[in-house]
Amino acid sequence: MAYWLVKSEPDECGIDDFAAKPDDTIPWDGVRNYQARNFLAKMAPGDEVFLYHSSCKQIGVAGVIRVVLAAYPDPLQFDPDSSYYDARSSPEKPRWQAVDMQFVEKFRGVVPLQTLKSQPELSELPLVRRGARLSVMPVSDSEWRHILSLAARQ
DNA sequence: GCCAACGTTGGC
DNA sequence: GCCAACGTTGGC
Repeated sequence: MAYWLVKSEPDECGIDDFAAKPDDTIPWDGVRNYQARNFLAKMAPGDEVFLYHSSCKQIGVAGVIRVVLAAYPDPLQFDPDSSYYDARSSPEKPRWQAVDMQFVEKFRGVVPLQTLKSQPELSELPLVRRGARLSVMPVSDSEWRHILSLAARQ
């Protein structure tokens, strides 16, 4: 089993959206960055994922979700009405992938970005590197445990 | 709202 | 294949 971190604006899809329907799966779609897509494609059912809230009041890791369905072609890339439409994509040659996620846990408090940045144990995490824009990234076992322990102190 | 950092595009 | 211009991300 592998660990990951994904970014989202909570206005779009945050931990509360998952918590509101814990038995449902929610498509993680709209990823339009090649490096992020390549990580998405490597996700397997059962993998656990930190959900990071960006561009909001409480920036940081808000909880845990889980991969339920491995990567499949993102339907939005074929939808001309979607802002995620990609004319260069076709069903025969899809360019973008999505996965399905499900709620696991909402932390009592968000683990703030500032806290994450202050941890020497997390210095390799792309999230805390300057100007990092990657929205899907792998998390090592030790980084996973460390962030979980920070969450437990919230 | 600002703006630095970054990824992508497209002319050459 | 280089690189300037452009658009976007995302913290502040």
